Amino acid sequence: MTKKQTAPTAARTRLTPAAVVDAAMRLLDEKGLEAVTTRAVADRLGVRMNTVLWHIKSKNRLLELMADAVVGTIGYDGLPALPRDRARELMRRYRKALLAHRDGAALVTGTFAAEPHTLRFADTLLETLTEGESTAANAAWTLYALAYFTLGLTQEEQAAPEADLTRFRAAVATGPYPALRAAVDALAEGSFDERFEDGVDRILS
Amino acid sequence: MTKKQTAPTAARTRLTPAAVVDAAMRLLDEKGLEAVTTRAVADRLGVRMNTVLWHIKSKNRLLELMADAVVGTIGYDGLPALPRDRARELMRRYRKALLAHRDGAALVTGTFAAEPHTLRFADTLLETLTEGESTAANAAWTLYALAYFTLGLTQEEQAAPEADLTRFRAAVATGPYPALRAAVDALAEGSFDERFEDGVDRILS
DNA sequence: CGACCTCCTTGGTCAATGACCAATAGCTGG
DNA sequence: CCAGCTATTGGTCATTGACCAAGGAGGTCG
Repeated sequence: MTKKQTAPTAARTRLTPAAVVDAAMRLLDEKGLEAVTTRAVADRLGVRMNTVLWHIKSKNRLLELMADAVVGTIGYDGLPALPRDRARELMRRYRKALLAHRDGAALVTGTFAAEPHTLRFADTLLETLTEGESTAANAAWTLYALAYFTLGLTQEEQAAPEADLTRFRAAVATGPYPALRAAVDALAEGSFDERFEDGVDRILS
Repeated sequence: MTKKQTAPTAARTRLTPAAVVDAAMRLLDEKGLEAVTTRAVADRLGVRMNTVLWHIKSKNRLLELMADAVVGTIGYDGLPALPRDRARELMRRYRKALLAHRDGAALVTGTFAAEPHTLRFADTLLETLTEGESTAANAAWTLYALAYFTLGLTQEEQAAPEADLTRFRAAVATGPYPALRAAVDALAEGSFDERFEDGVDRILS
């Protein structure tokens, strides 16, 4: 152990997969998921693209590691004892972790990360849900429903609103969509926290 | 009207956006969303890529039109009178439309289609939900929750299961994930219809 | 009938991206 | 000090979406 490998600044030393993921995360926060390209990550590390691609075998693999890193920021201290409250709190922390990074929800949605942090979160949540549900299958279903809902909602929250929203308003104004027209403001209303709590409550039976 | 424009076979006549979308949909069903590229669509139409890109201004636009075409297959006849039953039936038809095309859920998820068919479905569902909910905002929230859940679930259902699933099993077997290990079969169990009904029921309060 | 004008189509070109292969530098251990 | 693995680099490739200028087809109007 002659070299420190978690050097946060300039890494003139050997590169590690962790350092690559770290640089990719910073790039994500600054320029969004679209800008996370192997070449851009390499530039940021002062290294050639092939080096990046050597540590992580593929672009997809990098995205998986990044997604797991997002989920890895979730803490498990001070969780409520009551299963339902604990599940709700776990989902709040999950959502918070997604929101902590630009395009975080899109990143996690687009990857199938069978990685430690993700598995740990799923295990913890599933254990909690199993206490409150009748069967293991039911608990698993609830887990999925919570994940789908939260990822979808947060993804919308993090999506650039200007362009799409104005286009949506214009389109609604064009045709015969009475219900949409009446509710277009409620739809655009940005109270995502409320919507999140409401949805989670419903899914938790 | 000297030319028929919905020629299903060889179209030596002028091309239309509808014909382009049609060819793209067939390509989607045969080779999946990844294979839907402007050049591939052009080849299928016996035409150069620029022609395709001229009718639809961009690739994204094509995906939007395709997504709207998927939703356009939904029928609105014989819907139940009771709001809750009607909402459930609408979501069933939505899901059915997604399943009718390969990668249908992924296609619809990845696009923001402010197009006629999509708007009509949203309007119909929102109108139904407004009858059963207290406020317009609540109805809108329920709409989103239903959409997120259904899209997420169906996307998973349509994803290729072999590779990811075995990797998932292997990863779970590696670490300390007792709850996951106990429920891995329930998680992998393919009873998507049941899970769908269960989830929709919960979201509808 | 012919000039024109618009719609459609094509050829050619471009930058970006992910992936791969062969070759080299660098450290490490025998 | 040399063998061997690890890390890094250079070079190349196919694919993809996008753009620009130019040509043809078809109808319209003088």
